[in-house]
Parts: sequence; structure tokens; C-alpha cells
Amino acid sequence: MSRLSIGAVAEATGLSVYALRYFEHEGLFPRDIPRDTGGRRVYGQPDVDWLLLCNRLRESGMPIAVIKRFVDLVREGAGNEADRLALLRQHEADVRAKIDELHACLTVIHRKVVSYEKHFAEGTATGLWETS
Amino acid sequence: MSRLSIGAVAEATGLSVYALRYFEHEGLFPRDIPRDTGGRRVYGQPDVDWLLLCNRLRESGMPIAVIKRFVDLVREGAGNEADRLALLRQHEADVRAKIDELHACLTVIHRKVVSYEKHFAEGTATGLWETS
DNA sequence: CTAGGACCTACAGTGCGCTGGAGGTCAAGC
DNA sequence: GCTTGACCTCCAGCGCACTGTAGGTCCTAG
Repeated sequence: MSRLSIGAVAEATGLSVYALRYFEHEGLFPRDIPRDTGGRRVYGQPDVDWLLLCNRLRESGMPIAVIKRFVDLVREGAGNEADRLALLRQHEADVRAKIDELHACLTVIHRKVVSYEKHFAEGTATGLWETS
Repeated sequence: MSRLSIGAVAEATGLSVYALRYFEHEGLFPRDIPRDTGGRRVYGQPDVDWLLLCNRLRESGMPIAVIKRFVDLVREGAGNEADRLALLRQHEADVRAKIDELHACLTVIHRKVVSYEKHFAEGTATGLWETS
């Protein structure tokens, strides 16, 4: 069983030690992180795996509070898998919606880029930013 | 020429009047918004058009400070179109990268969803959240 | 002629997600 | 045995993007 220090976990997950302590404070770990005799956190590989998933959830816009809800369900133990699934599915839908939104933005932005490029080809003139 | 009140512009853009005043304070308008005799803002349609583009930029993650940089270039007048284009292209690249990242997240999340669904089909058991 | 509502400025407050400082413990290396 | 460095707790502070409040103006409708 791997015994990882907070520094090693920070290294492995790309999170700062500040963030790791903060996450623990916010209850974002599915288990209590044990301490050694000196009071230092001792993480295991499953904690790192969870943090990597957690990173994906955060990157994709899941608020800390929602991650906590998920973690709370996990900590409650077996029996609420339907709730956990619903939460994940909802987030999956949110992410898909966000991707669609970004594509829409991209269309608008790209149109603007093209209008500038066209403008360039013709030499500078008027009416650049005003029209959407 | 349309003469729109702040309330009308809020309505048209989905922004709050607070946000509109804030944006003006932060220098996010390519022109100074004029006032009527009573000191009230008088917007035109081009301002609304700009705000709609601005909304896309914000939705797609462009920070206020970067939008301001773009606006500053526009306010400088003709001659820096290359800089404006570079800024937009950079953002376009950022958005594409963000979309890719979200797709990667989606893969991980979807895998998790499927693992829960599979779990469901089999009846509840162990090893749900630990494995990424 | 007064009450309401939309607007104004200036500035303080909020929520989120960390980040950092103060003051202290502990084990290892010189 | 002393310094260094990684760690600890507690709590304050920060950056961003607004949101809201206080105190005031102005116009319109009853």
C-alpha cells in the first residue's frame, strides 16, 4: 500500500498542497485521509486516482459544492447509487451543453477573424468591430 | 438612430444593468456611451451588437481584462488590425483547446457513468468510485 | 403636487476557489 | 546540537466578475 506525502500527491495530481488541504477541509475526499505519528497526511494511490477524476470534474466546470454532494453520497455507502448516477449524468449533460455553447461562440469568433482577414487583404477600412 | 435606455439594453442583451455599468466602468465599450440631459446613458444598436459579441467572448472564457485590451486597440483607431486579429485568433485557439479538454473530461465522466450503469445492472457491489 | 419608477454616482459587499502568512512540530543531514 | 525543509493548523487575504446599497435626480401618471 502506497504511502504518499502531500507533496508527492501534489506532484502526481498537479494540485498545490494548498488546494489539497483546502479540498480536505471542504470534504472532497471519499475517505478521511489518515495521519502519521507526526500528524502528516498519508495518502494512498486510490486518493490520487480520485483526485485525477476530481480534476476532470473541476476542469469541466463542476462546482466544489456539487463534487461534495457526490462525495457525501459515496460516504453514505451503498444504496444511493441511483443518486450518484443521476448526478454524473446531469453533469455529463451540462458538459455537452457547454461544448455546444463553445461551438456557437467559435462560429461567431471565427466569423470575426475572417472579417479581419478579409479586411487585411483589402487594406484597412471601416466597419470592423461594429457588426457582429 | 436608436436611442436605448440601459434597461432596454439589459433586456436586449441578457445582461443586468449592474453589469452594463460595470462594463462601462471597466472600459469595455469601444466608444463612450453618451448621456441625455438628465445624465442617463443613451445606447445605440451598435452598442447592443458589440455586447452580443462581447457575451460570446465572455461565455467562451475571455477575461474582462483581455476584452479590454481588444477594446483599447479598437479605440486606438486604424493601424493595429494585426494586433486585434492576433488577439482574436489566440482566443479562437484557446476555445478550441477548451473544447478538446471538455471532450477528454466527457470521456472520463462517461466511463464513470457507464460503470455505474453496469453496476446497476448487476446489483450494487464494491469498487465504484475508486477506479478512475 | 405627490408618489412611483427608472435612472444616476460612488462604493461596499458577495461567492467562488484557492493562496499565503504566522507560528509551530518533527526528522534528517552536517 | 543546530539548521533546513517539509509538513502541520488556523485564519486572513486575493482576484475575478459582478451585485447590491445609499443617497440623489428626473419624468410621468394619478
